Amino acid sequence: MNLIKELNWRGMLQDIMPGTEDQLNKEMTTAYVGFDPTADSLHIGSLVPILLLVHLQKAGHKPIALVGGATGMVGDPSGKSEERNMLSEEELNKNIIGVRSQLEKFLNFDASLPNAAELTNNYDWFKGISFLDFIRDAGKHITVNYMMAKDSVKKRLEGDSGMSFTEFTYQLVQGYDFYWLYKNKNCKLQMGGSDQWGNIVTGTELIRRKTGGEAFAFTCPLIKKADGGKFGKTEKGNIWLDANKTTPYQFYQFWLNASDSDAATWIKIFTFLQETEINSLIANHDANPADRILQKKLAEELTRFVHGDAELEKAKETTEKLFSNAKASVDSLSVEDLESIEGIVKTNYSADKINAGVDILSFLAENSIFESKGAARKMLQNGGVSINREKITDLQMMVEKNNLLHNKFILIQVGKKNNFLITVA
RNA sequence: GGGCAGUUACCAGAGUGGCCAAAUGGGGCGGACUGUAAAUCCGCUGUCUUUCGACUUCGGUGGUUCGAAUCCACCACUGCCCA
Repeated sequence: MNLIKELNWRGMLQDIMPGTEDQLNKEMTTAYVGFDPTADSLHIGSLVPILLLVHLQKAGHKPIALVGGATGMVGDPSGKSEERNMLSEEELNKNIIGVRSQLEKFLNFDASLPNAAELTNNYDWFKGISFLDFIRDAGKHITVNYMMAKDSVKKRLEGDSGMSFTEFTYQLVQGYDFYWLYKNKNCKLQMGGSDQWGNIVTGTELIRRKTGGEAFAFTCPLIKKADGGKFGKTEKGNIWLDANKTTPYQFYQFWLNASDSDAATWIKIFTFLQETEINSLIANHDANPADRILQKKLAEELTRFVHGDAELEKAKETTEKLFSNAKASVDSLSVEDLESIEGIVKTNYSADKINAGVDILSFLAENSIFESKGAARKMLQNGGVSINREKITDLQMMVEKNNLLHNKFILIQVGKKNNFLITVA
């Protein structure tokens, strides 16, 4: 199956420029995706563009991952209703390093391959270009009328927050990237999220006008939740690919919590499973949705892809301990079980205080489970806190020695899904 | 440089002298129901606090007043229009 057909059945194609498929069938094609260094780690929103590159490489083409050191300084207005904050240079550099190291895990950079992946940073070429050079070499070829017709620009002009010249220029800067890669690396294809379509087309246009050459593009749909909510956000913020920011257990849980309809869409997009296997998984899932076959498979495949087998196993173990017997008494958890739980928030607490007895509110606040006693009280009153799997409603409760599991642990749940393990020593 | 409009909590957006910690909607969190789902219903959503209460908020600073998100002055920022 060729790349385009593959991406198409997976639901990963949104717009495609005519001739792209022919180009890919004709020869090994170099293609790129740009990543914004807005943080020092990528989050799962970047996973789809990464997967585009992986699929591309699997199909025998050459992927380039571009880290936007220069474009990050400008700020992409696409999808933003307001001017973005600018990042300082140190921040940007730190972020670029973080993002690079993550991309390296997903693509094959083995230089002996004809289609070895490459990493570039557009700051490398932009730093040598003066403003005057740029407006003569790039700006001359694109009319303002053309740039204003772009959706990302139009929306901002119609809105009431305006748009700075800097942001307006963004599409031209990104367009120049494509031109530069086309000229210097024979890169003929750009991919990205569908919000990038306008920027990408500016690039192909610039290439056509400056060189007379032809360049191609396609985009993938932006991932949304079926209920319209933002993808990849939880109460704790983004789901990051960095295990230090989002533990593999939390990562696994995120996918496990997908709704049925999302799971069916996402499993095609985020895993490399074949069509027949996916169809049978969906059929099995529909037969008995409560088993959440799709969610489990999705979570498993992705956690392995991002964090590896060992971390996946630990994430599954922790999930097993915390959820599979959620209604059983805590006694079913052995010392070993508790000691080996990974990925949830753990804190230590002084044994002396427990021996003396602590009131529940202070206890919860002192362990940073809540920011203050007031917050803890509200949650308690709402029935949202369990200690050792027993719902606590008594605000006066004292936490004492007999609350310890195996003489050293206290398991706290806030809501159904937030677990905290406190070790008392 | 000139004219006009605006700046309220996470977002949108009411409030034009006391009953305002500030309507309403969205979002978020928690609960019930479930399948760690969806939909629905209920509660919470400025901070701290032994539910009393205290403190800090309506762009900023100063003023009028017993009392200001609300009135006045100046400043800052944003948008639109004119030059």
